Amino acid sequence: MGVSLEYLEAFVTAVEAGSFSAAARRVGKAQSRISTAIGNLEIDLGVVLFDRRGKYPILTPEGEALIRESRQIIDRLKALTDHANIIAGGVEPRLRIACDEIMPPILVADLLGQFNLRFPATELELLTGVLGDISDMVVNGRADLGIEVPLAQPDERCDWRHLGHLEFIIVAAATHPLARLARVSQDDLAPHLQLVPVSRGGEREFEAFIFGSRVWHVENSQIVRELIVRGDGWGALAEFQIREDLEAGRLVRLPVVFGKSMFTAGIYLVNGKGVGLGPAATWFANAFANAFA
Amino acid sequence: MGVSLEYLEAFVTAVEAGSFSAAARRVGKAQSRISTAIGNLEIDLGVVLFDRRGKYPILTPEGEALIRESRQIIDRLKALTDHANIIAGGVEPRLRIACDEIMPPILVADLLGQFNLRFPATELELLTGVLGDISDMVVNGRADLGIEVPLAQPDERCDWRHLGHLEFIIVAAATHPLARLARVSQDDLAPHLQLVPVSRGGEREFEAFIFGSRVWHVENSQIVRELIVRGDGWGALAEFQIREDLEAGRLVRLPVVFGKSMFTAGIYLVNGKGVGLGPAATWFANAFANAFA
DNA sequence: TGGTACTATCCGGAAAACGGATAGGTCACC
DNA sequence: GGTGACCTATCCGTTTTCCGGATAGTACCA
Repeated sequence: MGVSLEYLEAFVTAVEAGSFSAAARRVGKAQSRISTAIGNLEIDLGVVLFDRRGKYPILTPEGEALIRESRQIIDRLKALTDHANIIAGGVEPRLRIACDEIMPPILVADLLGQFNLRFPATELELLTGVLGDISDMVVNGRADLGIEVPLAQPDERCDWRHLGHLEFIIVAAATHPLARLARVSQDDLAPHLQLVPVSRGGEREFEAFIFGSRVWHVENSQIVRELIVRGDGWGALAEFQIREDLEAGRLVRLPVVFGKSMFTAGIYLVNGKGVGLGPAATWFANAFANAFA
Repeated sequence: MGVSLEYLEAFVTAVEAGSFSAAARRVGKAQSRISTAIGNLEIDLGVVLFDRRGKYPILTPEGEALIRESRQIIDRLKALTDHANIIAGGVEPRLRIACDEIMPPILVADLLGQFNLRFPATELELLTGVLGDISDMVVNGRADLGIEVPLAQPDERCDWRHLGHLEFIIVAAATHPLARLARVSQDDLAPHLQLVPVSRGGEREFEAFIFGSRVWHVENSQIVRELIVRGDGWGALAEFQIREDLEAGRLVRLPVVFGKSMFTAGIYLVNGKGVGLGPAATWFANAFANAFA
């Protein structure tokens, strides 16, 4: 392993500066160092890199073929040290975010794109789930950060912070019998199939929301929506998720006559109890909150 | 610039070998060197890479985030030295091939793909032209190698080698008046527009082939084909180029009654006079010849 | 509680890195 | 054709780093 970074740096700098002397001045070293460095590199590679017959050295075709790879190695090293400095400055080297599936994918992707530019040294892992899955992953240590949309309060095993809220609407297909009623009571809902999302960990926190005599628990909220659109039952879905269905008349909002409070759900940031958030996690949480402000 | 390739290699090898001692054995160095190398790397990067509390060191999350970039730098260096060795062994660092546009693009792309695998250290430049353009580029020094399809003999200013031959067919559109004749003489062809390809350098070598009273010179052979398909005139086109047109009945072969020899054209490798061909150029020439064998 | 394998550190000799000086060459300009 | 500016290669003495070996301390297994 004769080839060293000093040699490669001398090579690249000499090409950019136009002469060995200029390269030496640029990096603040003696000219003899550049000359010997390039000479040694030529010996190690077994290739003559410069034509030195003239006043200024010019790359041989062989040197031309190797300069790009050399430059890339130098650039990569620069990136490595940059990332190391960022990490040394306290930015998380890895951030695992568990995000509720209910969150709009476009929003999440947009935030992640900004994150990528803002934190180039951080590896990101995005996990998804619904309801209690999020806080479960945080508690289990599989995620550092959770974006949770619980139906009541966020998980008490975690620290949490309110980020915003989502509107849930009780809907059925336009062809569903419930769609013909002018006012819908709990008794009206009861005889019909209710579709509710369920977390992988079980549906424990859903009891208060179940009015139907028959209930299907479905883990994937996209399939819940699909079933409701088909007219198989009714359910509560996030407003953004069914905006197009409402506009197209496929789904209709049911005019329920009981309390409204249950139709909004808070969005919470959850993280391990007593575990501080690093710069990347804090940025992500703030960006998420801003997106809902 | 504290970070050196020795350090990075020690880092990568230690991760792969599972311990500093195993890494030292693998690279044939003293264990103390790996230990100090990684210690120095940690100082230079400002990041603790390994958790050394146990018997075997394990990567910290910070180390995990940096190992991939480190490995890539080592791999790039390996590639650089490999390429340098290949070039030092006499393989051309750059090969500029001028290829006649008449050659089937699929064949050329296939050969270039094989070339890429076979000569990873060689930069390739592919130039195209027709007729005399090819040997012009070789003579001017803009190309090292030419694949030429001259109508008579290859350019006398170059060394050349026969590689194969192409069939040219005299055709017209099925709707063209000539398509109705049972036998076509030179006098039959004369009154109709003849379409011939022309080189950028001028059409000097085409006189013997011009039978038409009206001639269009078109530099792009695809456009020549298009004009003939549209029924604007007749011309000689390479068999592979119009195979589909013949099968579909868009074009018909004219039953000409004069000599056949003029319907085949030789494919020649041309290179600078007295300039030897390197391994990559030789391989390419042979591969080209095999494709036509 | 030994045995084995590991890491960190110290040590002395070898090797290199380093800046400066110098000889010799190229090129533009007069 | 001479001159001066600028370039490269090489030598030199000093300083720094590299390098393998030895040693002490630690973790894991039987």
